[in-house]
Amino acid sequence: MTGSAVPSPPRPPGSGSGSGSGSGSGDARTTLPLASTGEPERLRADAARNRTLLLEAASRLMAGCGATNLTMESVAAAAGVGKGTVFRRFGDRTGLLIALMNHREGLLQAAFLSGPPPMGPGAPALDRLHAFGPALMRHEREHHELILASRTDPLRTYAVPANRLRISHVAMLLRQARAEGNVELLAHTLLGSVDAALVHHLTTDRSMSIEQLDQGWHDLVTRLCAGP
Amino acid sequence: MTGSAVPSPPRPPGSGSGSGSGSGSGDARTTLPLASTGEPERLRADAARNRTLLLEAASRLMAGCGATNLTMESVAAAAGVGKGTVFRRFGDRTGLLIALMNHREGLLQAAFLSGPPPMGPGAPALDRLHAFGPALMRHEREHHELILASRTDPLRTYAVPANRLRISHVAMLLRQARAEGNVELLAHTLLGSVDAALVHHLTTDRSMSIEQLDQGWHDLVTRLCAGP
DNA sequence: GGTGGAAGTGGACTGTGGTCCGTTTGAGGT
DNA sequence: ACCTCAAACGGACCACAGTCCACTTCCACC
Repeated sequence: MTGSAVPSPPRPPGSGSGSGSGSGSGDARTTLPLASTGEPERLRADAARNRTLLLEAASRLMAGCGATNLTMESVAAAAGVGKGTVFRRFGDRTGLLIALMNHREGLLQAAFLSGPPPMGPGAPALDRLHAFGPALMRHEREHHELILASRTDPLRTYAVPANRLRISHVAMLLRQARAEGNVELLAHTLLGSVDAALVHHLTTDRSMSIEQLDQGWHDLVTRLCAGP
Repeated sequence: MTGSAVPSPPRPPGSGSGSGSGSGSGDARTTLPLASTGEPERLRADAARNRTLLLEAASRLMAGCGATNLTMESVAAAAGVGKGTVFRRFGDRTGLLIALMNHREGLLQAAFLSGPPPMGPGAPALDRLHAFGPALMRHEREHHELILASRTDPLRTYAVPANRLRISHVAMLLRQARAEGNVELLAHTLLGSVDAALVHHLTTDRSMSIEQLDQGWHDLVTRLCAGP
C-alpha cells in the first residue's frame, strides 16, 4: 500500500520551502502537518502511477541487490519507464532514495505522533523523550542501508521531511519538559547522538551494544532536562 | 548488506595505524598517536613528489573553482600526471578531499595538542573543553566547503584521522573532567553538536548566530560534566 | 466532442568517477 | 655498473548520474 501521503520533491531543485515551521513556536501536538514540506503538488494521473511504479520497482531491486547497486537506469527499466522520467520525478538518485526512506518512515511517525504511550501522546513529555531514542535507534538500524545510502550530501539531510519532523517533535518535547537553553540546538544534539551512522559505527567498529546506547540516551535526556 | 561498499582503494594512504585510542582506558596525554596520519608508509621518491604536486594542484584548483567543481582529471592535468596516478594515490575523489582536509588540520591540532592554555595543555580539562568548541566551530566554518564536500559517505567520517583525533581528545578531557557515563559516546555527542554541516545549517537556514552556538556548547559541556 | 497547452515522457548524449593493464622507473642486491 | 622486480605510471576504457529536447498524453475549459 503505497499511501501516497508521502511527500517528495517533485521539483528537483528543491530549494526548500521558505521559512516553514516556526523556529520556536510550532506545536506538533495540535497541528499535524506530518511531513512539513506539504503534500506534493497534484500530479497528473499518469505521473502518479509512474511514481508508484518507480518506488515499488526501486524497493524491489534494493531488496535484491542492495542500495549501493541500485542504478537509475535499472529502476527505470524495472518500472517500464524511461530514465528521464525517474529524474523528472525525483530530481536525482539521492532524491529517489530519500523518497523511499520517507515512504518507510510512516510507522515510526505514527508511533510517536499518535501511537500509545509512552511514546505517543498521553504520557508526560519526559517519558516520551526517554521512549523515543531507543525506538528511533531500532528503526534506523532496520533501515540503515537505505538511510546511509541516501546521505550523500550532509546539508540535504536537514531538508528531509522525516528528519525535520523528528527535530520539531523532539524540540517540542524538550520544551514541554522544561529543558532550558536552545531547544532546537538541544534537539539536534540529542538526535545526533542516535544518528544512524554513529550508531552503526559504535556498534560495528567500537563494539558497543545497543543497550549501552539506550543507556547513553537515557543519561543524556536526564542531564539535559534536569533542573539546576 | 552488500559487503560494505567501500571500494577499497589500492593504496589508501594512512589507514591509521590505529594505535590505541583504546575503547575505554587509553590516555591520549601520554601517547601521542597524533593524527598526522603521519606520513603514512614510505613512498618511492617519485610517488612522494607526485603526491605533493597533486595536493598543491588540487588546492590551487579548489581555490579557483570550488570543491564541487574539482574533477580528478583536471587535478591530474594540473599536476602534470596521469589520472591513474591520482586514483592510485588517494583511492577515490573523496580520498583526495580528505587528504586535503587532513593537511589543513595541522594548525588546529597544534593548538589543542600543544598550544597555549586554555585550549592547550596546562589548563584544567574543563576549561580546555569549553575553549575547544568555539575554536572548532570557527575552524570548520573556515573550511566548510572542503569539509562538506569530503563527506560523501557518512561512515567514512569515522575513519578520518583528524576526526578520530578529535574524538579521543574530547573523550580524554571528559574523562579528566570526571564526566560520568560513556565518555566515548559523550564525546561523539558533544562533537556532533558542533558538526560542520549542522553549524552551517543552523547559521544559514535557521538564522542562529555563532555566539548562540558558543553558548549552546558551554551549556552542554557544563551539563555533561556537572556532578549530580 | 474538440482543442490548446502545460505536464509528462523517453532515450540519445555528455561528463566524470573509477578500473585495467601494458609500460616505465626507482632502489636494493650482487 | 648491472640486474631485478615491486612499485608507480598513464591513458584507453567502462558504467552510471544527470541533461536535453523533440514528441506524446492528460485535462481544463470551451
